[in-house]
Formats: sequence, structure tokens, C-alpha cells
Amino acid sequence: MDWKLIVNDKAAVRPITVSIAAVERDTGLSKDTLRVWERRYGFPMPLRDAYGERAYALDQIEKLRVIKRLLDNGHRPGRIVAMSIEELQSIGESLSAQPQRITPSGKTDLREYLALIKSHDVDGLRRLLRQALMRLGLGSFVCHVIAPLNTTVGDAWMRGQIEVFEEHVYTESVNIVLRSAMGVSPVTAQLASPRVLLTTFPQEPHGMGLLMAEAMLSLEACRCVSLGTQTPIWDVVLAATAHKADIVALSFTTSQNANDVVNGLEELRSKLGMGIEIWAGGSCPIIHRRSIEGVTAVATLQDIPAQVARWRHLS
Amino acid sequence: MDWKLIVNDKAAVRPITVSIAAVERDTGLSKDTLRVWERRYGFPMPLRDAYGERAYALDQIEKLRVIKRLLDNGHRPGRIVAMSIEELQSIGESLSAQPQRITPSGKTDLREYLALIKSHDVDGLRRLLRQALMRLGLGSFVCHVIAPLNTTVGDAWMRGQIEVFEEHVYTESVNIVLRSAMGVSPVTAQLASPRVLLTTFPQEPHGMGLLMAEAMLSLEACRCVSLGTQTPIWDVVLAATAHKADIVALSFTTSQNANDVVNGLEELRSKLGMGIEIWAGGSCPIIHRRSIEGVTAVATLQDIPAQVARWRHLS
DNA sequence: AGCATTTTTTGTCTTGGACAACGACCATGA
DNA sequence: TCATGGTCGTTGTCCAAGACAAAAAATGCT
Repeated sequence: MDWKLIVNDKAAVRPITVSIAAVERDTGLSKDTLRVWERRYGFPMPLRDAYGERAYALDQIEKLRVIKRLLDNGHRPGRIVAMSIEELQSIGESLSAQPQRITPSGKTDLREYLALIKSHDVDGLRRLLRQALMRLGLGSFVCHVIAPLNTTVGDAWMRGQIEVFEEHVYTESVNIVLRSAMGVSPVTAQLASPRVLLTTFPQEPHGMGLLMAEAMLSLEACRCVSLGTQTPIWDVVLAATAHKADIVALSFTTSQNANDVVNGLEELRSKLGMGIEIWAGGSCPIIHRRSIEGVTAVATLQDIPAQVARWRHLS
Repeated sequence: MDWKLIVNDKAAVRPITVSIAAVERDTGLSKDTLRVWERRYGFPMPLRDAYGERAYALDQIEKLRVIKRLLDNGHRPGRIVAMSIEELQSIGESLSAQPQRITPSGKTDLREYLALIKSHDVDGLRRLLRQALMRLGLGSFVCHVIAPLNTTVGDAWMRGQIEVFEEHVYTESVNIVLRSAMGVSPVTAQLASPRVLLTTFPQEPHGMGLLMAEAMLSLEACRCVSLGTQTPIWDVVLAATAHKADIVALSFTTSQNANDVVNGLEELRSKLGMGIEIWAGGSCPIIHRRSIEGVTAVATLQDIPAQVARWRHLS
């Protein structure tokens, strides 16, 4: 019996199935999770290939993608995994009505940015960003355009109005504009103080908050050293020592686990010399709800100048 | 009985162990692989925490990293996994002796950079980078300074001569210098071609290769759109369509699992229109060892101009 | 209402076995 | 001497069902 013929035949009959590994890549759901959902909720129930291994049909992957997005929005698997695709979509619809009123005044401006993002006009987007930067100056630009725009884009993504890749393009564009703006700033004096070390914890891959904070600090004539994202805690300590930092500034987003944040900050505090301040900022709720001994919570980017003034007053 | 006390106590006795998931993240070896190695070769043999789950000591992770590096260089698990760390290092030594001659003349220069990195002189490092950039021009700077410097820094880190945070500072510095260099490049004409979409796969967080490739492509008057790192494959397809890309360029480092790379590329190839080329570059060995149908392996950054010329000749 | 404790939900880890894909090695024939 | 084809060993992934920690929801208690 010629096995190749069978395999080819099978491929011809149902070429539209993919392995569990591919589904893991495409959906971000781990193999373990996929198997346990199948066991518990009866979905996804894949076909089996000639070797008895799971072979997922494409429409199942489509549905898994919808489910994944709803999960990221706070829904729970037990409620939605067994639903039909139509029911899922109706949930997505009702969700996309709510958070419109979050940005009260600047809404009209931001719509223009969103339109450019959705029309994939990279040059237009960057031009508009640069214009706003020139008109407002770096400080106002960061506080009143980029920060609200970030939440708006984040919301739009949550509601499924923006694709992941569109958000990537947006992030990259802001990155470029902000970095070029900071590049032209005057060469910081060697003796400027405070010296601020910026980074994020290992679980936090988003670097835009860092960049915004660096912009605000540079405007206050602080001496910034950024480590980029995801520095192990021990290396933060080493870096703070090596660079004689006065302040370690950390950025957090909602993607960070609350316990990791608190534990990480406490661990960092215990390992860092007492002469060095820790500033924590960003959109992560926990750092504003619970105060941590020896850690300064920076509520918004606008507070940075005041905090710098406080530090200078102390020393 | 106070459980918190016990947990704290345990943490105090052996705070230096991590879960199998963390090891997977840090080493790029899958959980399955780690378990099967343990079963077959007796390494890594982790401790067990209070719940009977694997708890890897830090030195084991260190050894795993060395092993991973050797695997990427063509060694086979059965031969090296059971070896002691000293034996592995002796292999590594003989290995790291080779690539020294890759940069025949510039070797002495690179030492100066390494010295600045190790002395934490951020301003000095950036000044030296900018000087080299001005002297050589962007293309030579990228190919003959940054690229070899990356491998040198990577090797130094492997050998424990450089701390993680020092590597972060280095990466950030190169990032800044490269981005500012590209920022001053003339505004790309709207009609320039080919249109190149740049990004990395979800498992690949390193963006420097992307930046270097973008620099080379910009010099060849290509129209670049970078999505940054870690774009899901499906979103790469969407982005390529939305931005009417002619070429999708992907960057890979050794941190990527070989199978993920091949599978991902094949999947992308099958989902992407045939009119769109896929270029794969970077230090990941697999893309140069095995050729993949419909994927152009770009051996080094220097090959980019020729590849662009080839594309233009075809169209 | 705010906070602490239970209960449910949910994802990850466990074990040992099976096996496809791949490379190395060897033998046979041109 | 080189090419071809076969066997065998190696290696990573997949499978099953059970167990359980961590997160979330629900409940009880000021």
C-alpha cells in the first residue's frame, strides 16, 4: 500500500486543516488550553489526521480568534467558548458601543489620527504627529496628544475596530516622532541632576510609556539613561549602581499582573540602596490603588515636573 | 498554621529557582523538550517545589543557555546535554575563537566600544557610534560596525563578560543612533519601490536586526513600513495587503526555535499572495541551513542591495 | 458599601508512551 | 570513486487523563 498516495488523497479532500502548533501560533492559546477546552466545553473539536493528531478546520480558528478577543476584553471562557459564532459576534457588537465618552474634549482631534491609522497612511500620520509636536511643544504633545491617543487606540483595539498590525504601525510612528524630537534636545550637561534610570519589569514589553516619561524628564533637564524594556530586577539594581542613579523610573501598563507589579516593586525596593528613589507610573491600576512603602506613584505624566521639583528641593 | 510564613520561609531558603514556563521563555527550549531531556539525558534535573513542580536552579538555566548556543551551531543534544559546564565552555571557547576573523581589520576598533560599554559611559559610547557613522556612512556603519559589534557583544554576554543591563544600554544606544540617522534621510518618494514591510514573528522580541535592515533598504530607496517586533502571522498578511507590500522582510535571531521559524515561514508563505516576496535574514542558523520554498534567505546585510536590484530587474 | 473568606472556574503542570521527521551510517552497484 | 538506497538511532512533538494552583466570582460579615 502506498502511503504517499493516501496522504496526498487526504490532503486533496481536506487541505484546510492545521496542526495544534499552528493554532497555538495563530491564536495565542496554548496547546494545553486548546486540549482542555476540547475536553471541558467541547470546542474546538478538531478532526484527526492519518496519525490521529488534531487537525483544526479554518473556521474553527476564525471562531477561536473571536473568542480570544472577547477573552482579552474580560469575558470568561466558560460563558463564551461553547457559543455559536453568531452569538459571539452579537456580543462583540454590544461591546463596541460603550467607551466613547472617555476622552471628553480632545475627541475631535483624535478622530483625525484614528482615521489616518485606519486608512494606512503612514506618512500622513507621521506628518500630523509632527505638526502637533511643533504646534504644542514636546511637553504638551506628550501629555495632551500621545497619552490620550494611546488610550483611544487601545480602546479601539479592544472593540475590534483596529487590527493588531494597525496598532503596531501607530506605535512605531509615535516611537519615531518622539525619538526624533528628543534627539534634537540640547546635549544634556554631564552634571545635570537628578540622574534617572528608566526601564520596565521583565513581564512588561511596552516601551512607549518609558519614552513619554523620558521626554518629560528631559524637558526638566534630568539626566536620563534608558535600559529599554524588560530588565530583570537584579540588573536594574546593578544598573542603578553603575550609573549612579538618583531615581529609578518604571513604567507599567494594564498588561502587567498586579501581584507581579507589587512583588517586583517590593523586591526592587529591598535590594536598592535607600538613597535611590523609585518612581512608578503608567496605566496599571494597582500602582495607583495601593501605595507601596518607598515607592512614589506618579499619577500622570503632568506630575513629573512637580516630582522633579520636589526631588531637587530635598537634595 | 500560617501559610504565608511558610511561603516566605521557602522563598528565603531557595529563592533562586524558577518554573518550567520561565525556563521555556528564557532559553527558547519548549517544556516538552525540557522534560524529555530530563528523562533521557538526566539533565536538566530540577528541584521540586512544595507542589511537586519543577524548580530550576539558576546555574542550570545558565548551562541550558550555553547548550542552546552550541545547538544553534550544529552540535547535537545527545552529545552535549550530559556534559559538564566546563566541557561545554571548552567547546564554546574553540567555537568563539573562529568568528574573530570575520572582522579582520575592525577588531581593534570594537574593543573600544566594549570598553565604553563596560565603563558605563553612555555619552562616550554614543559619541563614538556617531563618529563612526559620520566617517563610514550609514551602509558601512551598519555592516561593518554594528553587525560585528552585535555578535561581539552577544559573545561577551555568553561568556559572562557583560551584564544584561550593559547589553540593554548598548542596544538602546544603537537604537538611538540608527533611528536618528534614518530620520535625516530624505523624505521617501511616495512612488518609490519596492515597498517593504518589516517585522518579526511573535516569538522574536529583538528589533535591532529590523532596524539595520531598514537602514540598508532605505539607502536603496525602498519604501519601508516597519511593524516593530512580534507581529502575529495573520496580521503580517493583513498588513502586507493593506500597505500593498512587494516584499515582507523578517528578522530572526538565535533566540528563535528552529521549528517555529520554519513552520511560521511556511504558513506565512501559504497565506500570502504569490506576488509578494518573503525575505528572511538574521543570525538564526536554520534559515541559512535549510532553504524554504518561496522564501529568500538573505545571508548578510551586505546582500540587501543586490537583492533589491534583483527584484527591480524582475519587475 | 467595604473587606475577608469560601467556592467555582480556568490554565498549567504532571506522567509515560508513541511516533514522525531527520540525520548518520553502511552497503550495494555503476 | 561516487551515487543511490536502506536501516538504524536520535530527537522533538503529540497524546491522554488527572491533579492542582491561581484567578475570579460569590458569599458572608462587619
